[in-house]
Amino acid sequence: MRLEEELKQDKFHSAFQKAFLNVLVTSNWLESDTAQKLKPFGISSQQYNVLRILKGQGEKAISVNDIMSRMIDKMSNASRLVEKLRKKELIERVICEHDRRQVDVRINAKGLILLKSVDEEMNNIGEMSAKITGKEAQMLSEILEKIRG
Amino acid sequence: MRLEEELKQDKFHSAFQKAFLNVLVTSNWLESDTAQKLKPFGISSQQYNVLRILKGQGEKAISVNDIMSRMIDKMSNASRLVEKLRKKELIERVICEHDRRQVDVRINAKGLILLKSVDEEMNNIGEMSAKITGKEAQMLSEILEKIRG
DNA sequence: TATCTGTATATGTATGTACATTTATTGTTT
DNA sequence: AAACAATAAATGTACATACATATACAGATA
Repeated sequence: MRLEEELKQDKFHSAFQKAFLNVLVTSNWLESDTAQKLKPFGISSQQYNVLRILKGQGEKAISVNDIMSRMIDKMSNASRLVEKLRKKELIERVICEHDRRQVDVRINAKGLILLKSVDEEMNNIGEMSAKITGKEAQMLSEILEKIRG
Repeated sequence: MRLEEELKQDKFHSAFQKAFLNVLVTSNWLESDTAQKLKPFGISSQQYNVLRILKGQGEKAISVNDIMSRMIDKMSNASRLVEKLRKKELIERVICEHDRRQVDVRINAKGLILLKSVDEEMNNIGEMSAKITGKEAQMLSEILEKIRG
């Protein structure tokens, strides 16, 4: 959808301003689509992000700090997210032996099962590949990475 | 900055997934940069967005609903944002004569002055144009608009 | 060993957000 | 005109987030 319609504004100061706003609008758009799909499963998109990070580590438990550094939104409070996932019994926490400040976290069987059923519904990638080409996806990443410097 | 470093993940399932994550990460990045710059002025980025929309309308007062339809994040609560800006005396509210359900909102002199000094600091566009070309900005918008369908 | 500095995580608090519901008013139908 | 649905905005609520601070422990230094 064109940004002009999305924001009911018929012109922008420059291609740069339009691109800037387009990034924010698209991100919100993707985020709320994801949140919508996650709703029936009772987890937020940040919690989903944490579960996927943990799945990526397989059997290996990782610290709250490690989770944070891998999260999309660095500012969200990893320790509170972990606590919520623990209450839902999707992950396990182990006090680390060689450093008792540290808490190691690992996804459990219930978490993996949930993640599997979520991923069946999710399919963001499939939807995206129906709309843009692989080359465009690559170009998109390149430009965005330039912006972050 | 490359997404691989940003998320400490050495590969992604596809160019589509990488692009997807890049959109979210870049949006967060831009958002927190903006929030940082707004902090000294005591307004949030949503409040800034509302002020700019109102400035775009000039003398004309517009309804809370109109504001909402022009906002980047449609889900944020326009009526509460308006109330906060009113408390800071940056805008004025007028009960609409021909429809007494409706509340018309207009930016005032103090709001315009604040916006002017914010915009001097902000310069997102300038920073962006130092990093990507106009053609790239245009391409970025095009691809993002394709994604939103 | 006592103290100091740094690090990992947790918590308090204020604010923001999502979403459902409520209130006030309008326009429409009978 | 009475009853109804539709709309504009406000509000209640549960939850999320940003940021500062606290707690607990580790490692280094005197």
